[in-house]
This record gives sequence, C-alpha cells and structure tokens, in this order.
Amino acid sequence: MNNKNEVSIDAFFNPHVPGIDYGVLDSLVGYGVRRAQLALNDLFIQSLAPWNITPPRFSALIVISRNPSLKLTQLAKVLGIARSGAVMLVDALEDLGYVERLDVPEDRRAFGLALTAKGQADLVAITQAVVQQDQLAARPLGAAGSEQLLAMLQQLANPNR
Amino acid sequence: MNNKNEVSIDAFFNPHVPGIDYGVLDSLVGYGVRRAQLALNDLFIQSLAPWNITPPRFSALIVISRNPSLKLTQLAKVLGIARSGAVMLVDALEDLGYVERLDVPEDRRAFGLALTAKGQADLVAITQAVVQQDQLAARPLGAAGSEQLLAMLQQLANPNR
DNA sequence: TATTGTTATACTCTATAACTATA
DNA sequence: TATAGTTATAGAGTATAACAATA
Repeated sequence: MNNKNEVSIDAFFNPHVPGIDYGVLDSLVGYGVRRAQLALNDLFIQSLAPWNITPPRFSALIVISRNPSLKLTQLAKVLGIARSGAVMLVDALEDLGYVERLDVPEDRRAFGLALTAKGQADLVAITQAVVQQDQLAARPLGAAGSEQLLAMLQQLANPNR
Repeated sequence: MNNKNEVSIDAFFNPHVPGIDYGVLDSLVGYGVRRAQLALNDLFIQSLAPWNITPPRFSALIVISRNPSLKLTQLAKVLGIARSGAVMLVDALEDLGYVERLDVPEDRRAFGLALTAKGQADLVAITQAVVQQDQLAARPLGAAGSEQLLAMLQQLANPNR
C-alpha cells in the first residue's frame, strides 16, 4: 500500500458514504454500472494523464490503428457520437501529433485517418498502461470472473441483438 | 417486437459496428462497463424524459428522500461531485418543484433538503419507471445473474474497501 | 480558522443545424 | 439529391477558486 505507483483513493468517488441510505439505488443494475464506470474512469484518467489521453481519445486511437484508412463518419458511428464530435476528437489527436488525415484518391470529399509514427509508438505504451490498470482494477474478480463480467455487460449493452 | 412501449434501438449507441476491429477494447473490463453504461443511459433518459429527470437528478431525489434534512455538502459527497455542482442540481430540482431548502435551526449557514409534496408524489411514479426499465434491461441475465453482476460491479467500484 | 452555501469561470463531451465541396 | 467533412452554437455536467455569512 501507498506505493508510489498507486494513487490515493480518497481523492476519488466513494460509492458508499457511511450512514447514508441509498434506497432503491443499491438494487438497480443501471446504478451499479454507473458507479463502477465513475470509479474506473477516475483510475483511467489518472493512469493516462501523462499522455493527455482521455477515454474517448483512447478508443479513437485504437479503432484508427486497427482499421486502416477509416473515415471520419465511420469513426463517429463506431464511437456513438455525432460527426461534429468526431471532428473535434480528431483535431485534438492531430494537435497531439498522434493522428493525421490522409487524402483518399477515390473520394476527394473524404480522407483516411491514420496514426503518425509518434502515434504508433506512444499507443504501445499507452495501451500497456491501460491494460495494466484494467487488470489491477479487475483483480478482485479473477480472470474467470472478468470474462464472465464482460459477457454479462455485453448482454446488457446488446438488448436485442 | 416493435411494440409501442419499446423504443427503436437504431437511434442508440451500437456497441459493435460490423466490420470494425475493436482490438484490445473488447478485452477491457473498463470499456465493457463504459459501453454498457452508455447503452443503459440512453434507455434511462428515454424512459424518464416525461419528468425532465436525468440520472444525477434521480440519484439526488432518492438520496434526499431517504435521508431527511440532508445538507448540500453531504449530497455533493454522496454523489461524488463538487459542492458547486450540487448547488446547480438542487436549483434545477427546485425549479421543477421537487425539492425545497428548509432552514436548520442549529446551523444558520446550512439548510436541510426535503422533497415537496409534488416531489414525493412524482418520485413514486418515477421510481416505478426506473425499476421497470432496469428490470427490462437486465432481463437477459435473469434474477440470479443480475445479483451476481451487482456484486461484481461493487467489487470493481470498491477496490480497497 | 474552518465550514456552508454561493458565484464566476472554464473545460470536456455531447448535440443540432446549416454550410461547402464533392459525389 | 445525397454524402463527407466542417463550423457555429448550445446545453449538460463537471472542476477550481474566491467570496460572504456563520460556526
């Protein structure tokens, strides 16, 4: 405990303040997911602060790296945001020197998104930090528990598919 | 399907666009929680739109109703937000006619938060809508699965407690 | 001095709508 | 006409910092 690689948890969201009655909230799956998301988000942002990377930026970097020449409209759809939001996201990643817009010969309206050399290099370290932090957070569940949790979350997120 | 009580799912976040490689994202518990949270949030907001109630507003109403004479600073701590945010939240709930600030005799700086009669009445219907929507979303998991999921999420949110 | 609520200000992430240049 | 990207604008929701009244 109190290792220099860990962060004080007192600065973060305490999901259960002693002496407070949470009523129906404690029995809602939706509230449980929200609480977990807030807690994980804090940890995520802390561990990625050195690179100025937020959760949506990380998702964008991964998707761009795995899907060569992705178009901005596709990125917006994948991330579940409006095109205008994707523009600002890509602008930010371009400012960080991580992403570039490449001309697409077949369609002069569009361009393909790609990681820069710096983006590729840093994404390796960033991904390592994310995976490490994710495994640390999920450790209480064990490997089997984590997989089971992922499967259940997927069922929640895909109600009718 | 296509019952009038359901909402078109095409308007919402699709967590897995066909033909897209999500790379490491699919194996991260943090990303799974985030995806589920986005999907549930959409459903939540839809089902509570008639009352102009958002997730943080609902949480605040429940906490205020279950903890008489709660102070604003305590509410902020429970919700994990800054005091200034709690002020705006309470302002909004006051504008909706759901919450009022009562004088506290023992401390003239503070006041106790309370639901109005309208707040109490509407919260019954609102809670019913939330619970119904939550059970609908969690149905694929079954009752036992939901409880197990809640327990796992709690372990995620409370790393060291 | 410390705490309670408040205000001012700013930042992130999101949305809608209108625009341009291509298709 | 429709689509790709962009811009302008707005609204939640969050934060920090400074303030007045009270403890």
